[in-house]
Amino acid sequence: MKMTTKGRYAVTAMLDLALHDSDGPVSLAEISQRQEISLTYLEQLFSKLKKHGLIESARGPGGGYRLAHDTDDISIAKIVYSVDEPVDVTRCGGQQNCQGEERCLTHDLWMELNRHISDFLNGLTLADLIQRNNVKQVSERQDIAVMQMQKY
Amino acid sequence: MKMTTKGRYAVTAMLDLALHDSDGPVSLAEISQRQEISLTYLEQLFSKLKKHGLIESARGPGGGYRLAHDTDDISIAKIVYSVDEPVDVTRCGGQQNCQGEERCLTHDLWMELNRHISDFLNGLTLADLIQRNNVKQVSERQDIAVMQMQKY
DNA sequence: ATTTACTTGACTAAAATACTAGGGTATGTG
DNA sequence: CACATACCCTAGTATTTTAGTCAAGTAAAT
Repeated sequence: MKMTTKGRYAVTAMLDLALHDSDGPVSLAEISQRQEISLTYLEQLFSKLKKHGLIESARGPGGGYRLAHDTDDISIAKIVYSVDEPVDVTRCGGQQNCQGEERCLTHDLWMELNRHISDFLNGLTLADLIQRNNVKQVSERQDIAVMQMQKY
Repeated sequence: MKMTTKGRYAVTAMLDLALHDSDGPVSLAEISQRQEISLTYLEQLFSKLKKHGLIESARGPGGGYRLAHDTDDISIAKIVYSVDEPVDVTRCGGQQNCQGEERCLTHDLWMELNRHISDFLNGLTLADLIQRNNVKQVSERQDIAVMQMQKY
């Protein structure tokens, strides 16, 4: 399957957005600072996330991004799919032509693993993550770190 | 995590070995033919599988490989781990230093996914796969195909 | 006007992957 | 013993993917 830093960054950024959504549009510059992800890279990711309808954007000063849906309507799977396209562990992408024109010996095994991972990521939303203690803790640490920086 | 064609090939080859183990040592040439995997690539994979104690080898004419354990003692996880080393979906490899020296926002999420995949692959053995109808079918198809080839 | 911030597309360095090449070495058979 | 079979091992390499940069915009707010 495809579980790259790209997908991980996307989830991290979306979670950051969710955590700060209540204060109005969140700019990529903020997210970049808090999550230590390069601004231009974030632009790439958010372009895809927007194309998939997960977020809305507002231009100009005071602009930024907002979640397009409630946090409990955005699954982690959707986020990963948006930036990494087909999350797939089979060779053929489910085409069943892994050996010549036929299925290979282990075709069904990889399909099953695929489904397993999908189920897990589909069953987990941003709302779920926000509830977690470790997320709250890390988020607070990050907010404080940014405030420290801005003092100087 | 790491779910590459290397790992898939390894599982396929091991399953082939398991299916033909009763006929005495199985040569890589046979497996190469049946599974359409290059011989030299198989050599690489089997070297690692042997190093991890999953198989035994016999040199010389009539030689080949045999399973070192019963099919219900060889999990798919062991096979994948043997050739792909650390199956890991976090950025830091569990080191908790994904952001500076601290955990990143989604550290625990990826750890959890890791564990999920591992549990699935650990709970599945070669013996389980052999029982499956689709595996039996594909295996028969392959055996027939090879016999056809040898006629000419 | 000018600044902020999103938008888009092309481009690239580096790493990982999936192999290939080519030389071994051990072992059974005639 | 010769010799064929089949494992063994180290490099090397082409391709692909990833992660990320650069540059040139456009829209909106003050």
